Formats: sequence, C-alpha cells, structure tokens
Amino acid sequence: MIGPEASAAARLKDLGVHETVEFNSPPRPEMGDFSSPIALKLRKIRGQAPLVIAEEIRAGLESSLPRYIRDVTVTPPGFLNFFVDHRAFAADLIRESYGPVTPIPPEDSGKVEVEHTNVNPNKAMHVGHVRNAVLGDTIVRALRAAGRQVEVCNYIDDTGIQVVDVVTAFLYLEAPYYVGGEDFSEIWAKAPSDRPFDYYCWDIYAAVQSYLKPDPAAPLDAAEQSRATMLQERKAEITHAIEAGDTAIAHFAKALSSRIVRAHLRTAARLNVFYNLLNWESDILRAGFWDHTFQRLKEAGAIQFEESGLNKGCWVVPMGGTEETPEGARSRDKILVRSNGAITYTAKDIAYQLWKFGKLDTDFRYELWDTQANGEPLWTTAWDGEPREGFGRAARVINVIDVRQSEPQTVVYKCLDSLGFKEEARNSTHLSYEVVTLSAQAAAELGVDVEEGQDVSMSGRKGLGVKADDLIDRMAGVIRSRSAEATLDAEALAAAAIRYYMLRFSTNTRIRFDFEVASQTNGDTGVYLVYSFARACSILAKAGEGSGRPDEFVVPRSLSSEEKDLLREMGRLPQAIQSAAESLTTTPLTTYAFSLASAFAGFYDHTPPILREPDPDIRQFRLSLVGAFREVMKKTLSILGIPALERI
RNA sequence: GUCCUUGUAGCUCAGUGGAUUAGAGCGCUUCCCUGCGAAGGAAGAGGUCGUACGUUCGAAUCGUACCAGGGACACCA
Repeated sequence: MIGPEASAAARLKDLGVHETVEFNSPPRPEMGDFSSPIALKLRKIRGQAPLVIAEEIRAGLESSLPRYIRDVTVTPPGFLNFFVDHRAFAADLIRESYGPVTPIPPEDSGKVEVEHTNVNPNKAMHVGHVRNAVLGDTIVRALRAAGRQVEVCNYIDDTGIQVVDVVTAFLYLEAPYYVGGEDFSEIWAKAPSDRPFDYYCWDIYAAVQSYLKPDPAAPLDAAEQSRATMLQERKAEITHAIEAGDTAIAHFAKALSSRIVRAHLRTAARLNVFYNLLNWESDILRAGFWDHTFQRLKEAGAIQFEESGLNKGCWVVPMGGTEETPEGARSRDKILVRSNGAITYTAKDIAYQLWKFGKLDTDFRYELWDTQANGEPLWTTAWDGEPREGFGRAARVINVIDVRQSEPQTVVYKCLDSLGFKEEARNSTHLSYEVVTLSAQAAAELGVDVEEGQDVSMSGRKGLGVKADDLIDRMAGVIRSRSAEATLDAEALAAAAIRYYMLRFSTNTRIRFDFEVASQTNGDTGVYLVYSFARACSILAKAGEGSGRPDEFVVPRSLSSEEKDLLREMGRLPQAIQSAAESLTTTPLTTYAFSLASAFAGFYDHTPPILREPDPDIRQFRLSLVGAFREVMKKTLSILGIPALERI
C-alpha cells in the first residue's frame, strides 16, 4: 500500500529533493487534495525564490506524474498542490489492502534488541509497569512491521535488594519462621491459597518495609524496634546466602522470583505482551560477564581506583570528580565497584549491554521456558542450561526504562564508548518515558487521602499502586456491563482499552492514572477502534459470504468526500508505521488508528445503507471499501497489540 | 545549586517551522436510530498555545531570559 503522498514523496526524491517532505491539507479543497511547502523550505538552501523552485519542481513532476496524482499546481507563496486520481488509487488500494504492508525498506540492517518490562520479581505488576510493557511491546510490533528483525528480552533482577527484602519477609515476618535446612514447605504454606501469590508478596513486601525502612514521621515503639533489628540481621544473612549462590536460601529466592516471573508473564499475556528471552541477573553474575568487562574497562583506562577521598577504595567512572556544595563535598563520579568489592547495578548493566552487542567472549546458557499464548517459544538464560547460538549480537539496542534512570543509562553508554565501542554506544538507545502517577480519585480508592487535583507517586515500598490484574478485571467488568453480546470477550476488549489508554500519551507526558478516564468506552478509546472494526465485520457478514471481495468491483465515476477521506486514511498506514519506528513513539500509531476509525464512522454515517443499495456496482464497490477498511484496521490493531474482535 | 523535562479549551491530551478558521476526546447546549451495530454521527459554545524579548517571508513549534509543575544528581536500582 503506497498512498498518493508516498508516491509523490518518492518522485520528489527522484527530482533531487532529499529533504524530508511533509504534506498537509490546503485551506480550500479546490486548491488540491494535499499540498507541500517543500519549495518554501528549499528557499534557504537553494537561494532562489520559492515560486521559482516550486514551478521547477512542478514542471519536473508533470513530465512524469507520480502514481495516483493527476495534476500538480503552484500557489503563492510557493506551495505545491497535488490532485489525486481517486479512482486509480481506490482500485489499487482495495486490492492491496489484503496483502502485506509494504513499508519503505529500512536503511539500517541487523537485529534490534529491545528490552522492556524489567519488573523486580518480588511483587505484583502495577500500572506503571504496564506502561513500560505496553510501550515496549508496541515499539517492537512497529519495528517488525517496518521490516526490522527484533529480539525482545525481559531482564529479571533476581539478586537485587527488593528480592532480598521479600525473602526476608517470607521467612521471618510471621511464624512459622525459617529455622534452616532445605525444607521450605511450611514457609511456602504461609502464602494463602485464596490470594494470588504475587499479591501476597506485594503485601508482605510493603509490611517488611515498615521495619526495614521505617517512616521517620512514625517512629517504632520498643517492641517494633527489636523486631526491626532482628529483621535487619536476617536480611544481612540472606543477602550473603544469595550472593554465595549455591545455598538453600539462594534456591528459595530463585524459586520465589520464578513464581513471581510466571505471574508477571501471565499478566503481560493478558495484555498481549510477549518476549523472546528472559535474562536473569544471577546468570549474568555466574557467567562471569562482569570479570571480563572489568578487565577491559581497566585496560581501556575507562575507570579508576580511588586511593583517597570520598570514594576511597572504589572503582569509579570519572564523571566530573568532587565538587563543593553548601552541604559539603560530593562526588559526581559513578561507582562501579564498592569499597567492599561488591559491584553496583550500573556495572552489571555495562556488562549486559556488551553482551547484547555480542562483544563478550562468554555467553549465557539457555533453556526453553514455555510456549506463550501467541504460539511463540520463550527462552530463558539458565545456569544449568545448554549453549545456544543466536541470542544477542544485535546491531542496535533499545532499552525501555523510565526517565528517572536517564543518568545511569548515560554512564553505561559512555563506558561502551570509552571501551572503543563507539558504534555500539551510538546504537544504544534509552527509550525513556515518564512515570505513571495516581490521580486523587485513584489514590482515594486505594485508601490514601490526597488534596483534590493533586496526584501521588506509586510506591512498592508502601504497597501503594493499582495492580495490573485488578485493572484488567475491573475494565472487563465495565465492558461486560455495557455489552449485549453474550459471547463477548470482555477481557480482550479490556486489554484493548488499557493498551490504547497507555499508548495515547507521548513518552514524556506523565500519565496521571484515573479509573474514570481509563475505563471510558466511548470517544478516543481502544473500544472505539474495535467497535469500528466489529461494525465493518457485521456489515460484511450480513451482505453474505465473500462480499467485499477485492477482485470484483468497479470504481464509480465519482466518489463522495467521505469515501475519499476513508481511502486517504487507509493509504496512510505505512507512514504511521514508519513514523513510529523512527521516532520510537506510539502516538503516530494511536492518532492514525483513531482517524482511520473516524473516517470509517464518517463514511458509514453519510452513506446510504449499502445493503439496500439498488445499483449492484455501487453496492459491490462500497462493500469492497468496507472489506478493505476491515483489512487495514486489522493490521493497525495488530501493531497496537489490540485484538480485532468481530463482535463486541 | 547543576542537568533533564513539562506548561496548548473547564478537564485529559495530540500537534513541534507553513497557508486569515490551532485539533481530538471528555464535560456542556441542541439535533439524528420502523435505513447495515447510537460503544456512532451532525451542529454549537469554549483558546492572547505559561510570560517577555529575539531569529524568520512565516513561530504553539527554533533561541535567550523569567515564572510555575515534575524528575535526576547514593558505596540503591
């Protein structure tokens, strides 16, 4: 599917216009179907009057008109106006809508590694994690639709403090306490059977935080204080046991995080989010990635050992040294190895980033984790797995992480550069996005009082957040109550609504999560998109088997403005995909999907009922148009990860 | 303090150099189903695009300053 705009752009390129060409609508329809200010832009570059440039381009175009363009005119101060041959366009578009999307082929080649989700495996997913997963998954879909080869990985931080904390809570927050040994059956039994495992962990993680990190505003009493001291001591023991690797507690921790990961993957699958590979932090450590990386960083002189000063005894990345502030001296350097020899998260991340580019001599071992609901296998790194070719070795790496981690990401890429991997550093992208906060209304529902109009940050520590599964369940309930369809897949439609809600915002807009807004089922929502698709399916079903076939229609002599609008929108899908894949944002796709659905609604409401149309040619053409819309919308929904339901 | 980011209609947001009318949804005021799905469509009210100066033939869009939100600057991740 190449629309008139794309064909015009291609011809302009042939004529030596290498700048990005943009198109827009002229103020009056008689001035053309679309226009371009390219000659005005070229004025500065070529130093000629825009009207002269425009006229020159027009003459060039006229000698061999772009496909689907029947005329080109010039209007002051130098706009090029294009008149579309709608009949030719309609004929091709309807036929091609059934084929694959054929976007402009990518200039760069090689595999793209996208990492997203990355939820700490110690509690249930909340709406903030949903934003990450849905954003990452949609970018993956857009890149694949644009012809890129993509591998998706999900990083599991199973050796971090958050897991240690929840293990501490599991073993020692409530009786029966862990008393040593290999038998954890009594411990596991503490998780109630009537509450999801990840929800239980959510609760005990928040509960243990009140001892490990007490709120200064609410000091602990004597009894609580002694309990807190006990838990701190146990936490230290657990930390050592997990670091040691092959201990009973380490195995318990791994079993616990595995259970949580299974819960996360189930939740993600409910939102049509899938992966290729799970990368476990414990495997990064055991595979010796860091030792290898450490050696190279030292050799390259990218890091230095501090003999004195604030960071005495640490290996650091120099980022500006010590600076004086009113609060005293402070170091801007980034510590990779602490004075006790332990490495920081950023250090692991450097090694991991090198693995993604295939720049380490060592590799993980792998095993099959599961087959996902999309039918694709999911692999995982595993210490006792098998060597396996084909993972990593990417040409480009995209890490989907929220904006608060911009600085550590910068350090990682800087270190790649210092190691001499200049191209890899350039091809590393932090896909940064703003966080999700809770509106006063959402917070109130979770039992937190906030001033009207204020919002509140989610906090795993405090157990404050909207859980993803709760949101999906709730949305499905709202949807079920609105539908007359007995066979409605409310859960699938809930996923549509939630995904679209998250994707509508640009990445640097903070989402103030609000139940009322999120659960809207009319207007600019995912439900509206699916509705338009279901409506088209319904018309075609009523018209009978095989109606709307792409090969049996005659384009009428004249088309209505609604028909033209619909055609134009259908032809724009490749541009929307390309724009999303280039900018790594989802708004080009969501705004496109909405205008496509709106164009269909406009067409539907301003066209006499097709099924009662007496002229068989017109009836057949319009059914073909509906059929083409169904195909284009299906592709659009698929890129958004939204299920195309034929009835809602 | 330094750096990043945001400020567009009552609310929530798109738009980030182009054309005398800056778009959408929600909310508000009116219409439109014995004619294909009203989770829809049509019409209307509602905006000095934070403020000021500048660059440009042209600025919501670029630059500078200021004001106001948010975030990052740990031997956390």
